[in-house]
Amino acid sequence: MDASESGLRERLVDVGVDLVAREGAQALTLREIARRAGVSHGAPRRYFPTHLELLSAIARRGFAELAARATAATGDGTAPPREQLAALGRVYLEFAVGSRGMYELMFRHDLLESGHLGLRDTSLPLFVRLVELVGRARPDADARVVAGALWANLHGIAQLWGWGSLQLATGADHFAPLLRSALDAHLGDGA
Amino acid sequence: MDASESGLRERLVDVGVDLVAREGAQALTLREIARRAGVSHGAPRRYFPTHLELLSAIARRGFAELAARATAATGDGTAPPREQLAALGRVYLEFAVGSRGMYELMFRHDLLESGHLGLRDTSLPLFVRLVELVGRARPDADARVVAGALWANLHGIAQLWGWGSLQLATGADHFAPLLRSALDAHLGDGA
DNA sequence: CGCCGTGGTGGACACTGTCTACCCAGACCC
DNA sequence: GGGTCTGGGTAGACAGTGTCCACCACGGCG
Repeated sequence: MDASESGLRERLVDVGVDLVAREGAQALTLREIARRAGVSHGAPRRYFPTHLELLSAIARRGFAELAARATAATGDGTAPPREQLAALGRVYLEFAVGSRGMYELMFRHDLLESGHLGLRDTSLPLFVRLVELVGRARPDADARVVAGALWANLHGIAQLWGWGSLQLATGADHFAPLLRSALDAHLGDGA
Repeated sequence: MDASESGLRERLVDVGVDLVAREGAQALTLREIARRAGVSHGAPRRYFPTHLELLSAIARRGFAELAARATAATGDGTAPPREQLAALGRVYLEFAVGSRGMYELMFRHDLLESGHLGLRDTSLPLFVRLVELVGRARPDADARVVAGALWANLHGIAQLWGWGSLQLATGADHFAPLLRSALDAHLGDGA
């Protein structure tokens, strides 16, 4: 393994990313991560003074991955804004559904040190791009408010879909109709 | 106290409701609830075999309260659907903001026994009413999908607003513009 | 009187996060 | 080279958690 040669700090985060994908957020025990990294339970403390900081480092990987997929999905940025927004929404929901554990961790603010750790640095730029696209798609409206409402809509769909409430309530078996409905609603249907 | 005369079961739920309102969801320790109810830490087990079931009973109080406020807000049901929906949205968000701890508990599915405990019995009827109102407000669309998207939007706003993300992202200091934007989006603006 | 079941006690157990005393290899300096 | 110092990891303690279980007090009944 190449990763085993690198520092323990990275290895702990690697283990955490793997563990959260495999068994969910509640499996991210400090001691379990240390165990799987092959060190004693006190070792992580040297790099992460508290459990929250380790979890935050793991979550940041998730934000980075999501941001990467988002930039990949919007291509060179020349597509019509409505298409880029649809791609963004799809990416967001697919991430939430596909990486359920990581997504849960990323938005479990009681598990994260939301303060100085730069989660904001990763998610705010994403929102800024959202505002910019919304502004081009709906020049009439307050882009920040519409973008905020749209983001909240995506987040809500992701969350409620994640634990099956929307399937149960609407009888749907895929989130695509909901996504389309939300996009149509906030951006105007059609073009 | 009148409640101290009733059974322990009710008293535990009372204490839990009080505690979650006062100190948030992470304070709902089984042992702490027992302590504040004046019984030993093993006592709750007679009525709630597991911690999750006690938390679920507490959360059900929240769902009941929310449902009560919702029916109160829609009045006799003769107002135009758009107004009733606006009232519902306001009630939902005010509940989420005003009873932050309870709201968090209600949607922390890892803390709840989402199965056979009838949370669905309290929240599904609410969704049914939502579908009915949306169907009258937008006869053209698939009411269940639109209602699902709208619910997700409310939920998302509540969640993101709850931990300050939307204030930070949009610069708003009240959720009313976001709510209006969401309602306009899903129901069509104007009437 | 004796029995028994309902409802609560309190002590284990395994596990958690945090804190702290220790320790050991390697660098560095005189 | 010998001594010292330090970064990085060990391991044991501590308080707190949820769960399980052995016990028991007490009221109603035969």
